Order: sequence, then C-alpha cells, then structure tokens
Amino acid sequence: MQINTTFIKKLRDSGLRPTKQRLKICEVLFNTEKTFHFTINDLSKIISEKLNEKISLATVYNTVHAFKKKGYLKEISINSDKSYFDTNTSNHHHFFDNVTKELTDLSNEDVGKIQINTSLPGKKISSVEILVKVENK
Amino acid sequence: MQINTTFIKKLRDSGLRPTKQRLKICEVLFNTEKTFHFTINDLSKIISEKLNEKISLATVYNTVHAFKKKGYLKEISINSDKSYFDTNTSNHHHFFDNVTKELTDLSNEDVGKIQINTSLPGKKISSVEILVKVENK
DNA sequence: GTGTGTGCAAAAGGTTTGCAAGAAA
DNA sequence: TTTCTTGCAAACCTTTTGCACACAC
Repeated sequence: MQINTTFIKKLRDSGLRPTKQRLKICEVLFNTEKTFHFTINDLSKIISEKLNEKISLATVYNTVHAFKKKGYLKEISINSDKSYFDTNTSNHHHFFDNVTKELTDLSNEDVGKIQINTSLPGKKISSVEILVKVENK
Repeated sequence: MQINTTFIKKLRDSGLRPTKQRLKICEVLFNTEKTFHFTINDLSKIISEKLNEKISLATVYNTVHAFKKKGYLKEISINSDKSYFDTNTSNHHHFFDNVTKELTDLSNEDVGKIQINTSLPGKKISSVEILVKVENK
C-alpha cells in the first residue's frame, strides 16, 4: 500500500479527504508512468469494467473537477460534444485526428517558440494552447 | 434588394436552395463588415429578438452546419458546453477570456511563424489553431 | 411533380444539481 | 458531532432525429 499512502498524502495536502472513491480514481489516473487522455465516460468505464468497482457518475464528475482545480488534471480545448482531460499537466500541445477523434501529445519542444505580438488591455496570458488537426494523407 | 441577390447567388453557387430562412441567416451573419463569433443560441436570439422573425432551431442548426461545410463559417475549438462559430473564415487564432468567456480574434500576423517539428505517420496537418487563454492582470 | 428544406416535438447525450444517507475528521 | 462526500434520480442544456407539410425548381 505504498502507492495509496502517496495518494492519501496528495489528497490531504490539497484539502481533499482521501475517500475510497477518490483513491480508486487516483489509482486509475496516476498509477502509471504514461500519461493519457480520457473523457469522463472513459474513466467511468475503466472503473467499472477493469476494476469492477462502482462509483457514481456524479462522484466521478466531482472528483475529476476537483482534480482539475487542484492542477492534477488538465482539460483540453477541443470543440467536441464531450470534455477531454489529460493526466499530463505539463506545458504541451495536441494533435487531433478529425476522423478518429484521437488525441496525441505534441511536446513543447516540437513546436518552435510562439510569439504573441499583441495583447488585450488589462489582461495577461495564462496559457497558449496549440491544436494541430490532422487528416489522412 | 441588392444584398439578397448576392446571397442568392452565393447559396445557389454552393448548391443550397435560397430559402427565406437561409437568406435571413445570411443577412445576420454576412451583411456586416465586421466578422463576429456566435453560438447557435446567440444566432437564434438575434433572429427572434432583433429581426422579430421566427426560424425553427432545427433549421438554424441545419443552416449553420451547411454553411460551415461550405466554408462560410468556421467552428472554433474551445472546450465549452456549447459550440462557437466564427464568420471570419480566414486563417487566424483566438484569445479566450476564461472569466467572461469572451472570444477575440488574434490575427495570423500577430503570431510568429509556427513550426511543428514532428508528425504523425500517415497523417497530414489540416490546420494549426492557437488558443491564447487570458485572465485579469 | 420531384426532391429539398422547414418546423415541431421528441429523443439523445453529456453534465449538473438537490438532497438524504454515509464516511471522515 | 460537525463537515465533507457520495449516490441516486431528476433536471438541464445543447444538439440531433423523425416525420409530415411546405417550398423551390
């Protein structure tokens, strides 16, 4: 249970009570070297099918939003009927396949420096996100 | 009715029958020098409140999607509960105010050249969209 | 007339909410 | 015991669909 103590600490440190449900969701999301993209529906399916656990949809929504607010997840800006989240919270961008709806990371280093030569009065930039849409050759 | 003949031609040329409803929508969307951003709900409101006309929601959806397919409108990639459209179909980007949810154009010239130094096998880039999120200073 | 387009209401799909019961502090 | 969290169902909102009627050609 080495893993769980890590997650318990993580949750406690951010003012979230380490409940059974949140720990399960942590396991799914963060107990892997690889980061990944998911929708709430994906996550819900993983929990019920692979883990054979049952967590209410409302709780999954709650938790994902709480994690996003704490910076443990990022929401990806795509116009889609559903929301996509990313366990990779580092500064990076995405490819989006219009046909398969598949998302692929595009690392910051693979994009030349982005210069924004204008600004909005009274506002400051909080993020610059690039979405590269692709199609079959 | 100089304007309408233009729109009638535009519709005919793209294989769309110039119906009363489509012409109204053309007027709202394209009869202005300035381009703008809107949601279906915005557009529907303009039609019913400002023009005092009634066009069924289904028809508005149909028409907007038809116009998008013909390249007269662009859909903007933002993660939001609703879809945003842009009457500016030229190659450009956007600022998005997280608080007010307001969209502002960011012209291509105000962004340095973007270099994507990697690619996905079998795929080619169809578009590169930049979303600059801003917040109050 | 034939084929499209429109409008309505119903349905669908994702997300949020209210509230009572349960768990953590 | 106080506060936060969960779960369920209902509500909500945007978007889509089916189908009869109307319109464009």
